[in-house]
Amino acid sequence: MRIGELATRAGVNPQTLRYYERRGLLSVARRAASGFREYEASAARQVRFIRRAQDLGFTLEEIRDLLGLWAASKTSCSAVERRARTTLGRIDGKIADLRQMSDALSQYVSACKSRSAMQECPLLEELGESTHATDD
Amino acid sequence: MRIGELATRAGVNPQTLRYYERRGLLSVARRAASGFREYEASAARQVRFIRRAQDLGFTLEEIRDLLGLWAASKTSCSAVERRARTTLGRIDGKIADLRQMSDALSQYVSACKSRSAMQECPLLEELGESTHATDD
DNA sequence: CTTGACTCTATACCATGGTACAAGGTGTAC
DNA sequence: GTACACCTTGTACCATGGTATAGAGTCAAG
Repeated sequence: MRIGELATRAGVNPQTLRYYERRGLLSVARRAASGFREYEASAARQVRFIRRAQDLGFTLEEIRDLLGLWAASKTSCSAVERRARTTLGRIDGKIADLRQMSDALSQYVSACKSRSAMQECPLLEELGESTHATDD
Repeated sequence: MRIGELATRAGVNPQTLRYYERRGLLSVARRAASGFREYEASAARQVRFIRRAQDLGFTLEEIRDLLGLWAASKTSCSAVERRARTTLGRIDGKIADLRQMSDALSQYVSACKSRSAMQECPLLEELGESTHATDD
């Protein structure tokens, strides 16, 4: 599979794939005699993983590290585990924050619906005072 | 409170506050006779809300809308409710995605720990095939 | 053996979310 | 009344995550 087909399958621009390669998110592709990059079918899965992780608010650098976790599994397992745990902590913190936000917004929606003594939005009240100050 | 103090309290750069004002995330501040911006104590809460929402992967534009939901509560309630529900849907989708990611990573960690017949990382397997293809 | 679709590299450009700097005005403490 | 910290606007600059364009080569069909 050449870059255009991978791009189509993964739903991205070919330029983006070259960019990911440069940034270390995709391993340097095997080349045909012509110089064209050649990809396996599994590459599409990896690219979709990248897009999804981005969507969840991970930077390309973080995603590179996530992918690195997996690539490194052959080598030092305990170091990888530590990194995975850190990542896991950050993900769970994000979930907690989003959940708080979702709850507050739900409350807001029902408050809006019942619409009795409502004057102030609970959203800002609840979320303004951070619990998960994620400024690592 | 002037801009410097607000910046200190909210943990951001004064420039950033002016930037937020320009972008519509902070309402245009009242000015002293000198021309200096004057803020209430509540502004710090709002700024912290913005930072947190950013941290959760919302763009400034989305955050402006979130804040707008609340500001608009005085006016058309049902329109606001619709917007809130949409936002809620997106937040819940993100939570689901993060949860899936968290689960996969947990599994990976334990697989790494027990380390028996493990060869392939479950992370990519599980997350590569998107369920919440959030490509709106 | 040319045409058109594709690929290559390199470089430029774009949007987002800031940050920094310049040139000037303000406020207060001495 | 003059330092000095702070404020003002405006403009320039930065990083991230791409996208576009130029100029050249490749491949497959007719």
